[in-house]
Amino acid sequence: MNDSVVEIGSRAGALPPATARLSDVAAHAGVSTKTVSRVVNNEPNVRPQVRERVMLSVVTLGYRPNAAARALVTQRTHQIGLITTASSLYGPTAGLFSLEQAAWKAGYALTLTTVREPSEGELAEAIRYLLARGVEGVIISGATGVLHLAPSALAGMPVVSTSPVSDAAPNHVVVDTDQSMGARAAVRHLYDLGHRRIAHIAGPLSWHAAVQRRDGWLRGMKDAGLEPGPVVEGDWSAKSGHEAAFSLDRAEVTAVFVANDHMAMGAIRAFTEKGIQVPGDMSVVGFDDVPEAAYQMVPLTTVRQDFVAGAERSVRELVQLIENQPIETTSIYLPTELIVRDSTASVIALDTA
Amino acid sequence: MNDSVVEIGSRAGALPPATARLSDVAAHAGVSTKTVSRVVNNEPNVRPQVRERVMLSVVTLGYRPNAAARALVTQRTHQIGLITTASSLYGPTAGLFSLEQAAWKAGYALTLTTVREPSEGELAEAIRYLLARGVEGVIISGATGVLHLAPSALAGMPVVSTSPVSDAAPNHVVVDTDQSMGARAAVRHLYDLGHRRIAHIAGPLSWHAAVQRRDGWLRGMKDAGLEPGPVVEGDWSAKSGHEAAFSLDRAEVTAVFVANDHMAMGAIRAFTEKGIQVPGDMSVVGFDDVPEAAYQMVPLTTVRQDFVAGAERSVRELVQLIENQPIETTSIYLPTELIVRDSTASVIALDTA
DNA sequence: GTAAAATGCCCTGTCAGGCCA
DNA sequence: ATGGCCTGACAGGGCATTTTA
Repeated sequence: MNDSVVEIGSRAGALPPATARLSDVAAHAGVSTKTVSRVVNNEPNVRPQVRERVMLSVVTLGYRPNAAARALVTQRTHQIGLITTASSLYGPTAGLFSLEQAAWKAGYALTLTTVREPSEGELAEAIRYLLARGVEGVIISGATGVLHLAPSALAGMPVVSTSPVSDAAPNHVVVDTDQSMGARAAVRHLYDLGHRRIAHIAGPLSWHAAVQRRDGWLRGMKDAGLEPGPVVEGDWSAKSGHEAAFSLDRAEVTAVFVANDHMAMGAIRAFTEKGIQVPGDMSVVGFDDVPEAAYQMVPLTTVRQDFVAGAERSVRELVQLIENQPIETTSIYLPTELIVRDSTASVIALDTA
Repeated sequence: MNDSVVEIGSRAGALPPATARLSDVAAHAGVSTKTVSRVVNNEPNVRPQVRERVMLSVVTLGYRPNAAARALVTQRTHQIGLITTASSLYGPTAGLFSLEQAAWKAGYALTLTTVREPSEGELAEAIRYLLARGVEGVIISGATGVLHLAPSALAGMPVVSTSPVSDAAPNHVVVDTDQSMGARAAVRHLYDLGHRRIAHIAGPLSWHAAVQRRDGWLRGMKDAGLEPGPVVEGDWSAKSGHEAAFSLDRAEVTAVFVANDHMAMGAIRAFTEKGIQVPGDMSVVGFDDVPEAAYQMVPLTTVRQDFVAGAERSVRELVQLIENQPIETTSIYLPTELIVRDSTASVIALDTA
């Protein structure tokens, strides 16, 4: 056993990974740590050959800067925190990966936090947790009614959220889908098909998005001069849509605007069970355009929202806030698109049936 | 404009929140920094009154320990990294939030990373990125065929994944659903209904899960003494299930085992378009049991997997690895459950039809 | 007085920036 | 123009010291 013996076996030498430090690289390259630092951080004033030599040492030793040490001295962590509700609903998750990728591109890492309910207490706890982790900004996504955030809890940290906050803080931008626009387009579409009695199956009204969609429906009805039909509240699940649809009477209603696709699926199933054909006897419009919406037994007419765009925009705004760049507006609403498929039909079809 | 002018407007005074440090608390409470440290970390040997006084100062000054400094000195970050494929497939996302909650409970934060494809290169990059962030372990989830991880890239870091790795590292545990068991149960169920010619719509075979399910189906067929029907490969999407089903001939096949629910939905839609009734003319079994599976027009018979349990187990194993506690096994396979609904029926029904 | 508990000093960990050679 | 040295960013560990029983 001497220095030149190569250890055999997978775990041999599995001591602490023995990460190389700046000083190790310096020693290896025969320069000062400062010079290595300059090379690593791409600063000027290093001769090309020296730079080359240092680079080589960096690779050889597998050096990577210690994030903690760097954060300590630069006072920057390049971490952003994401607070979201812990449910595998399509909406909240759809934008998640886009969020991460946008953050990565902008040079930030994403730390995830979940809350069961976006109550003031839970949010405050999540924020404290993220603050302790040193995040430089927070995105609050999915979920959430109007947020109640004690400004003190935020300690001035930038926030981007899909819902507005009660105490408007200066470092806050709202990025959301224009829910109201989507809902109104749905109503308009049904109106154009001749529907006059249009019900609504809402999401849980503790959610800002659910309220927005309901209000958009309400406003669409009013704009069309129609008396709003009944509203039934669900919880976003197919199951709740199924239950909600059972309480809707065919005699009173010819169409339903449903606040998301999964509830719409449940509703269509329920109508079928009751002997009501979709779209022959009843038109249904969903919201989200989940990937499988087009491939249902009755392909779903729905309102598409662009989660990817929303995620990218959120990160962009947050980074601007963090880096103190000027922002244009504090509320951004992204457009929706109505996707017409087979779950809606003209009332004519109904009267003939 | 001089120093004393207070800036007016939304961004005024958005200077660093001026977080209190340990020494500030110490000064405020009239003790040494070490004592404050003890109080903050709940260590013994501090008189109750002193502890109380320090706590008060902590609250008054809004002190929270600087994560970077703490990480630097303790050589612990309490961060774990998650590498997952960037797609909003149900599987990968379903366990995500459970993962975060389990990590939180164990005292770890979760940093998210996505790869487009689980290639060796992309994985290596993701790992370097996480390593640079100081994570203490990695969970590789969703996605992924057999992983090719250069052990050197890992630098001995603990890994838990849903897929096995090619170069088995000692610090590695596989936690996965017992895909094969699920597939065999599906075949068995179809067999018991009298089906003999059973096709398979597979997931993308670059995915380990897809291969496992196909192999399970294959083995189930063999065990039952049946000749395997055709296999068509999809990409997990409803769209691909729809396309795949079109290539299946009713004359050759009376049932299909589909590798996930969304493809199964697309397949059912396709059969319907071709005038093949489900389950009258064709039985379909899915996999996952997505929440809306029960509320399809044809409620889906499917194989349920417990993503929550998988997530919790993954975190548990990883933490054990990180904290150098003994682990029992290096491969853990969680059971599945066959959920029988309406998309499968006896072939008798078919023959009478 | 002694042992034990409580408290504090000093130094370390890693990297970047300022100053100086 | 380059490169070296020293310090600062913050919290925790080891041990020495003071207090208490």
